[in-house]
Amino acid sequence: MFSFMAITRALSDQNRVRTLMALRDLELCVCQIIELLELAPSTVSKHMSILANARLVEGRQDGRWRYYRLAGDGAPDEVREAIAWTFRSLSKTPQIRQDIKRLNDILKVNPEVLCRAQNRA
Amino acid sequence: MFSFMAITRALSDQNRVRTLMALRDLELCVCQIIELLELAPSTVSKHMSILANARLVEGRQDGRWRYYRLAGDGAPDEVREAIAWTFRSLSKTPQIRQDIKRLNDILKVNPEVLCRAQNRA
DNA sequence: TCTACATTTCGATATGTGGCGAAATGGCGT
DNA sequence: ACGCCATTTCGCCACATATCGAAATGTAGA
Repeated sequence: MFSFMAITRALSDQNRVRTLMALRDLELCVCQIIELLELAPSTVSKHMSILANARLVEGRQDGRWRYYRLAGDGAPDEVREAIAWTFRSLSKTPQIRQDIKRLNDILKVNPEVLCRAQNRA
Repeated sequence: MFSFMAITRALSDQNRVRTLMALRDLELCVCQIIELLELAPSTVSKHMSILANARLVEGRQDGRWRYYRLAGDGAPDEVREAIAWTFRSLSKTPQIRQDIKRLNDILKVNPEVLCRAQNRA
């Protein structure tokens, strides 16, 4: 029950759900998620830790950057089903379509430049 | 997206999830849910309105009593999938097993007697 | 080892939420 | 019409949580 509640609580925030959806096809660096959500780095970091805690995403360190990706096949059934349900429910919504579109633009920018820009702001 | 978030927020409370699980096989009167959760009537009423708002349950008035049941086949896909996921994830957990057991005892008591007893407390 | 810098942790704040009791609502029997 | 009573609504309080900025952490390169 604990793990189930961790999942539902993780999914009960719109920004976390948007992040999950953005990770459908590829892994993302934290600074790219910051750019997508337009939130402070500390806020995004917290969101990611909540998603990771629920096992909905997995983190990977690559040098100074940390990448997050969707939970894989090794994840518990309840996690994989939650992700599948979320995608089936939201793939066609305006918000998510817009995010995917915006994400394409973000992906064109070199992550290094992206982070640099965030530090200045 | 709005309706999806309504569902995840509804599912992010343990007492609401327990209630949903209790409604698997039958409809329940509010006073029976009060008895199961051991919460104040006003609190349970709020919980039920949140579940109903997310369309996870449907209410039915029968005289002075109000019965709630799981959303039926007429419910949106995302709702039915949420319910299915919840049941697959939690049916075998200790908390839910215990609730079902306790519910059997509650069902033995006439609802009228149950409500009367709650008014005295 | 020192510096740069992406990310996380910490501390503070504002809003959201679960809980209760009291009062309001609404249906039924008299 | 009146009273009874199951449920809901309201007002309140305690606690959780989303958010930010500042400080800490840790990794890579010089």
